Amino acid sequence: MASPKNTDLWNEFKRQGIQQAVIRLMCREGLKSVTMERVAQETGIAKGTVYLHYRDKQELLEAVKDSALAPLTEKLHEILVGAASPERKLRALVLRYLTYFDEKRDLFRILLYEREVTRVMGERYQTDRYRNLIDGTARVIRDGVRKRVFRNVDARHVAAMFIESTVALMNQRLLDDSPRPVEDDAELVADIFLAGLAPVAARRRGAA
Amino acid sequence: MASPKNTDLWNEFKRQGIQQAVIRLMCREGLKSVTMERVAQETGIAKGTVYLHYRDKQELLEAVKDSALAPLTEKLHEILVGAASPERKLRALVLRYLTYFDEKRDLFRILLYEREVTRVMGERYQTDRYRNLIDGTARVIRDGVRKRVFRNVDARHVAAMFIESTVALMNQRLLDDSPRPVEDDAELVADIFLAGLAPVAARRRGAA
DNA sequence: ATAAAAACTGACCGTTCGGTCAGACTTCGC
DNA sequence: GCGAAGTCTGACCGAACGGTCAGTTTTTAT
Repeated sequence: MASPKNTDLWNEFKRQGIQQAVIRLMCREGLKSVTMERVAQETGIAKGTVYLHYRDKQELLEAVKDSALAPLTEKLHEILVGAASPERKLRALVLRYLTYFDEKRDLFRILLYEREVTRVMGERYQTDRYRNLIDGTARVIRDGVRKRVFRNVDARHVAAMFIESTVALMNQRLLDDSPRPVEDDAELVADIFLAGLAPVAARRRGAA
Repeated sequence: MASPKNTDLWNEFKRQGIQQAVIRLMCREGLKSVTMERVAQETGIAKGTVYLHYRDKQELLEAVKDSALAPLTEKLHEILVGAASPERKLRALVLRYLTYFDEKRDLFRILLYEREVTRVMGERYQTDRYRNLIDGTARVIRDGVRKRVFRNVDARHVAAMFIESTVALMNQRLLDDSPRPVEDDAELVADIFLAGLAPVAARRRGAA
């Protein structure tokens, strides 16, 4: 073959192939079917070859999780540190989250099992990513409290509730294979929480 | 020995001993350490004896999960079908949930992994219990909507959000080993959702 | 006391799976 | 064309685990 081999690019290409195989396997047959043998088979290479690219199973799974979550994490971070108002940030956050899910339904099936995946490989890994998301959301809420657009609440706790509510809707969408527009679900979460966070003064003034 | 053996009671006692051993193991070393050998060792009997009481590992784990969840499930059901107003039911639900968690912290560590445990044993098992909880909560919300104390929302979706928010706070309590009174956390969830569910009319009238 | 019945034991088996490595195969430089 | 360097292979290994059962111990009935 005349095409270049041996390059970092080519190597990355092969790594991608393996990762895609892992994702396909996970989506099609669940985590239990992701054995190194099956991964190799799905990729179309021998088991030993997988070990030329990843030290062990844990490293492979972490790589898969990282590439799968990277785009979402990045987008969410952009939203959280942006210049919009706290209300708009929360609305944007949940919408992005659910939209990403709809775009990559198969991918997200893995993420729903993330806690399990995480526990299979080296524990507290996911905690960092999750904690960052909670922390970022909490900062937005705290900002809203400071600006008097939210009433005074424990930001971290509400942030956790907000994220988990979003995940809950994502879950519902997946299980029910719901044809509901993403926007509706995103609006539901945002409406509940923004109304729930509205300061008493605003509630007295009345809603739009 | 003069004490009675062979009785159903005595058998139940032995089964309890095995289940307690499973819970101790889970709490102390995580799900991965729950092998039949370790369970037997922890109970103080031989592996084969465990199989005199449970057909296989799956049956044992299901029994453990059932006994652990039964009291909570029962209490929550009482609340959900009771005569109180929808608002009070939701408040009572989240309070019971978090209180039960505080009472049996160790036990609940398992419940947090329930999804994983479930997946390890025969899949959709937990789905039923979870679905019942969601359905019950959704009925309460639907009732509130009918009585015009809640605004018109998708009851099932909000129910899922409500439960997951509760779980989120429970999680926070566990991770942070928070000394916060349970009542405060329960109130937070309830406040957010009740405010979020309040009909526009009520918001115009103003809050207490 | 004794024998039948019941309860218990733990060595053993089969399977699964992560990881290894000696050798086969491919590519590259000359 | 040829040998060296790099790449790939899959048979193999050891550990872990769920489950079994022939044999041992304990309990019960007489």
